[in-house]
Amino acid sequence: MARSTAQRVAMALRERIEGGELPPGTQLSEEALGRDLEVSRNTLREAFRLLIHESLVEHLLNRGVFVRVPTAADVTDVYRMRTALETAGVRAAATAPAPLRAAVAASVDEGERAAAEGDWRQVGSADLRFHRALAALAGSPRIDAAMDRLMAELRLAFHAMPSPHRFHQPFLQRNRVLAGLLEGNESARAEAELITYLDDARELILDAMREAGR
Amino acid sequence: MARSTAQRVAMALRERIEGGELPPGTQLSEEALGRDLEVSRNTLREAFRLLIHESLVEHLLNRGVFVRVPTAADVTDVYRMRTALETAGVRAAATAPAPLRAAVAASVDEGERAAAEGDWRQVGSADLRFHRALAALAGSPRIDAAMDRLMAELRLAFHAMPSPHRFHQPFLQRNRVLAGLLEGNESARAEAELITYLDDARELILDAMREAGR
DNA sequence: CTGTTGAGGATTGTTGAACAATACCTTAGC
DNA sequence: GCTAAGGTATTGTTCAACAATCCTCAACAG
Repeated sequence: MARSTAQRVAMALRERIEGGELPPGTQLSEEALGRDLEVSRNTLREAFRLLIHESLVEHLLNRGVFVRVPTAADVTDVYRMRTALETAGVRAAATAPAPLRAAVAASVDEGERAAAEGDWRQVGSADLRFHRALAALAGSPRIDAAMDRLMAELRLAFHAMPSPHRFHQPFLQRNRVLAGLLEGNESARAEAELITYLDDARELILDAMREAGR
Repeated sequence: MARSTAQRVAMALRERIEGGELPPGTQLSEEALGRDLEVSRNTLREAFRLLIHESLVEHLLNRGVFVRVPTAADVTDVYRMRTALETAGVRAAATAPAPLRAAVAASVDEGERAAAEGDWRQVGSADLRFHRALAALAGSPRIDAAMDRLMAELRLAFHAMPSPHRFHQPFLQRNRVLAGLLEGNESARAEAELITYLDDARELILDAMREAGR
């Protein structure tokens, strides 16, 4: 038992949330889940704290915890912070260790390979990995952790979209372009491209959310 | 009772930690603190989760929670992330709402006023407020929250310094310069100055930590 | 019909005690 | 001095109970 019970419970809930089994807005009842997962209410509450930290769920006093429902304002703000962290990575690209630079290129390859095979789920996760790799160029554990949380929030927002795969496809090519600029040490151009890239992506998501009636 | 018991307990502990009553490295015993604050162990543990989220304390499995002891690597990393967030604010300065821009100027004034009165504690907190105001120019709640956590961590690091006030003084003037550049909409120069500013500050802290033998 | 008020029931918040699991300290042996 | 075994203190988890709060829904007034 390397992990605590609370951590295992949190992991189980995380899978159910990201798998869509517990869609945004669902209340996580202490009694029902406790019975289901065979843990006490106290332990379950400890697990909730872990998920709150990842902003997968939110806690309303005396009302309980709910799977978060990202609003348009949330998406806008996530992209603001993403832009700050990813540009920080891009700026550090020239002096970043080779393995970190290689990770960027690798995620682009993976995305293209997955697209060729028609595995759109993989395309999406490769895209997230690409952006995480960009921010990771900064070489900062705290930036990495913050990116992880932002990506988790974004995955929640994707639940509100009709076809997430159609969303990722047009960005495959732009990922390739960005990676090329970084390999050529054209940091300034890469940064400018990244900013318009993220602006475009944000608008696409917001459009989709409006269409889905949120 | 607008806040939950756990939140009130967390607040009490936060004060004790930032006030130096519970210095870095101190173990927070569940039994002793529970008796002291007159809450049950379960509630105390919930309070711990809140402080863990603020990275004021850390939790080691089966060993308990301890007031965090920032290492040199922590300080370096905090400054990496600060740089990312504060430069994001500076870049958005030109288009930021007037109240946010006013907050920057106000914090510089406060720092100078406090210095004139010899209130070095106030100088320090005005300095932190200045940097928080810089990041806040980005207009992002998530960036604001992240900055709050970074500043809290930094306050912990200051505990290891002999005289924090001597540290803040030389930066009063540079704050004024930075604020001036922002008011003149010279974002690029402000950004460059901010980066060297943060590099210098980081080195001063690291030097102090080495001297204090950590 | 709209809006307000007030039980009643359900859920969360908190407590205290108990036991299990783990880490730390002490002692015994070599 | 070092390693191994055992005892003790602390944390991890469970359980049952009660208090506090919110939500529902019906009754009622305007």
